[in-house]
Amino acid sequence: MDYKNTILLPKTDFPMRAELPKREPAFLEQWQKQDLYNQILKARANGPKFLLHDGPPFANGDAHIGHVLNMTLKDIVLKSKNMTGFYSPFIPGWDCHGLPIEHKVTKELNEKGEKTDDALVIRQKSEAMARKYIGIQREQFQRLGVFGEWDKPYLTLDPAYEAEELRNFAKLVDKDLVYQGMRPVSWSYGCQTALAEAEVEYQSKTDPAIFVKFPLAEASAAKFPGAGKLSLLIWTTTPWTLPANLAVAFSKAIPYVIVEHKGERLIVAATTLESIPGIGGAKVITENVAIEGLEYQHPFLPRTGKVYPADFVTADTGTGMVHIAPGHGQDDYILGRQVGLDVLSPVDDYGRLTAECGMPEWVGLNVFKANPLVIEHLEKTGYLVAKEDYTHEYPHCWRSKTPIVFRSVKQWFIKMDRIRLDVLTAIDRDVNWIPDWGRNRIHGTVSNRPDWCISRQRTWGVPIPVFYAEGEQPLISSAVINKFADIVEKEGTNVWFSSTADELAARLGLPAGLRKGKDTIDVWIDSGSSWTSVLLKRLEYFPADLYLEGSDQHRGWFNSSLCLAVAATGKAPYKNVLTHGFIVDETGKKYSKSSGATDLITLVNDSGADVLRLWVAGQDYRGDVPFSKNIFSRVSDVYRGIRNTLRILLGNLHDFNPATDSVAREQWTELDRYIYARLQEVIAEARSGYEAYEFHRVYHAISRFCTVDLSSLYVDVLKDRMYCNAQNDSARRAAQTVMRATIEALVKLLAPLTPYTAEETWQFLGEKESVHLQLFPVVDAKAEAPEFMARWTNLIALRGKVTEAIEPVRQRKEIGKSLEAKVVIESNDWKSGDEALLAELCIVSKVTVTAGSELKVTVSKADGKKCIRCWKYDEHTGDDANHPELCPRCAKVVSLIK
RNA sequence: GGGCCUGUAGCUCAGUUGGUUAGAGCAUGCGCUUGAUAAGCGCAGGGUCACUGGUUCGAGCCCAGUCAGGCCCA
Repeated sequence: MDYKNTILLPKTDFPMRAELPKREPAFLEQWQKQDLYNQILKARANGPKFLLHDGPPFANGDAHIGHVLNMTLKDIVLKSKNMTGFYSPFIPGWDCHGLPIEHKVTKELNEKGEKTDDALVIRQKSEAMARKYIGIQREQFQRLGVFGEWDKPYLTLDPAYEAEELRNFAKLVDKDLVYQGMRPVSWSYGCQTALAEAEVEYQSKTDPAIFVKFPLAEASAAKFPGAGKLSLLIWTTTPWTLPANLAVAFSKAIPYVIVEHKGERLIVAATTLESIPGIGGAKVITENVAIEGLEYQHPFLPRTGKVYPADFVTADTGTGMVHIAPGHGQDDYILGRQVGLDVLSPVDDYGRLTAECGMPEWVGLNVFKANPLVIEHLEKTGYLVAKEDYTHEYPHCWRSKTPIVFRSVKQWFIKMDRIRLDVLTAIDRDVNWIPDWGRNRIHGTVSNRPDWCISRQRTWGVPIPVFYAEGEQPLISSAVINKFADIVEKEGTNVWFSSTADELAARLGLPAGLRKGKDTIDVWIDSGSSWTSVLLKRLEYFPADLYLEGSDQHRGWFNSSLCLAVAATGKAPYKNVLTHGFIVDETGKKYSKSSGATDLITLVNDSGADVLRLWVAGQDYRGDVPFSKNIFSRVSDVYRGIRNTLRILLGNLHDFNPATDSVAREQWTELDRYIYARLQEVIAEARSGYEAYEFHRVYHAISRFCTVDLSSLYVDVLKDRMYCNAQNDSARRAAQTVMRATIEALVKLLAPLTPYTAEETWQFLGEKESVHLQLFPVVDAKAEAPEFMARWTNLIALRGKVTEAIEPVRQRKEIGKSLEAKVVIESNDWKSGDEALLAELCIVSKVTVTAGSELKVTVSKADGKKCIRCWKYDEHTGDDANHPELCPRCAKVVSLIK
């Protein structure tokens, strides 16, 4: 007789192979069709609000692995908040203005040989390019499974956005926080613009380091009687700044000496003497020379300068004396201002020396081309003492890749000193930093931040609405800016470029004959103003509950948003700031293309969004986030494990109708109760992990539960009950009751991590409504008592002892599967009443407990005959004459079927 | 060079106020199963907790330094 058909094997169409890249797009389409995002908002309309404000990515390329990390984290936050009952709208945004796009556009125009001096053309093409990449990135982010108002994102190029930004700027002007000043800035001569700190990147560069004599003026030299001309020896790696030299700085912490050199005398730092080429062994004539206030003659220009003390001079490089050009360096500028020096900056927009440099033969030369000529001149005139190559990390323009020159130009600034205290106060008072060291970090950057240079000599941006009267006298007022903002709201900022100065002036109530400014606003003000139009105006919710970006944004968006909001409103724009680290390779090195991954869409097409998201979820993102093929492959394994567990649960539930087949808890077996209790622990851990934004805790709790508790314990042990018991047997129905509760909870808890797979599983459970409309499961307070859980901890440990003891018997080929074994447990901790449970748990045919002070487990071949239906060994197999090959249980079940 | 941070098995993570032979999952190896089968189960191996020194009866946990790495800055 064939009993195979009497066995209730798992049955499901839920595919074992995920084929996510193929399957996910269908769910995406379904979600979009049913407008799931808005359905969710409607369902949560009465819930408490939780607002995550999106930091706008730059719209200039494909989304990459870094975006995957950031966007997935944001979406996990949003989805988990939603499922906790919060009303959490998400308005994605894009940063649209700025150099990278403009640079690309001008390059393209140049390559086509078209004109590049027409501001309107550049702006039109820049907007087109920004919109193109917004379209691309939007599709990619959506494909990741991120829910949000993708059809109405905020764009920094929207007229309404620009208008709000300008209105906020007007507030700063009104508070007298904005001024025009001449200061050294990082200047890109490749792009002819000042650069923000964030637009500067460091590359290795070799410069000539030269040691130059600055002869002391007569009166000063007279203080040190002796034979031979007396000079200060300075060191610089930027010879081209020597024409702008106005002073020399030294350190009070360093001893200076006079040494003899080729019949002359030089003043140098005692500490660096040895490292100066050709001077190292020079004879020291005088120790501890006081040099403050000495006067020297410029080596090739008809002027003198003085020696001043300064903190920034160090004892470990150069000569302990720094040549000071206030127009060409931050430290130099500050010192110059302290002691009343001019700002001399004889370099033009293209990085060429101007007539002001005082050396006619160098005028018009790029400063780096001028370097050798300066050196040659010094050599010829005998002022050059030594020269060597010096390789250092030097700032470069991130777009044109040309080295930065520090150059003084007229720029617009925000007075940081006026708002610094308020900002620092807000950091502590208004914001919770996660991790908490974020506070230290932003505190440091705000404390050290010099006045914020906000003007850019570019066309793709929001214009600074300022006019200049005769003599370049600037006219700036909040009233004019606000009027202009009203115009911008309707016409966009193009109006600034398409109108003549007189036309604009007339509309703004200003007299004719003015020059309109050509500068645009630093893009950090664009994005840093997002709270105005997005939070205040559109959502009417301020401050945001959360900003979530990479840790570099402590100096970027967190910083600019904070400063602008505090300056205008006195408050921080966010209550919580969560930061994540950066993608690195498996060895912890900076991530690069060669590390294995490419762009977002390639990754999604290869593995599916859910595996990518699961990878993100598994990482403790507070530090660096490693990515490699190996790591990714481990995540795929975990995904498979979870998926297969969901699948077997579905398979075991094929004949279960929760409404009619559920069994009350009183009728559950101990094992069912244990698994249900474990499920409560997992729910608690997952919810707490979501709450704390520690998603890797959720990931580990779920994956561990799936493999350890469900797959290898519950489902495995339950096979006999599920397959061989009668269909309506109450123990079987009890197991299904718990399985159903388990899979429902699991799918909900997984939904924020793997939204596609969760939805797929949810539909297989016969649910009509999306899983993303559900709430997280709540921990069942009627959990098992601690004594019960302790008993089960021991039971599972004992199970381990048994499986361990089975192994050698199996190795000896005495048995194959565990059902062929019988086990004798010698222990005083267990009773004969536990025997049936232990046999079931260990999946063996029989367990006998005998007394014994020390635990001993003996395994041997089971007695009796194998039941061909359930494969268990039983001495009563064949007792039923109608079913000679069946054990009593199976005989009974089978006879019921007939 | 400075600021902030990170460093526990091949990988991802746990390691409670410092306290017995440092845990888990995945991966690996070896078996079992063939009624979750491009699956499932079992067992096993694998860590001088980056390094050095210190405090302590006792340190993965505390302190100092070194090294490696990341972000930001000079």
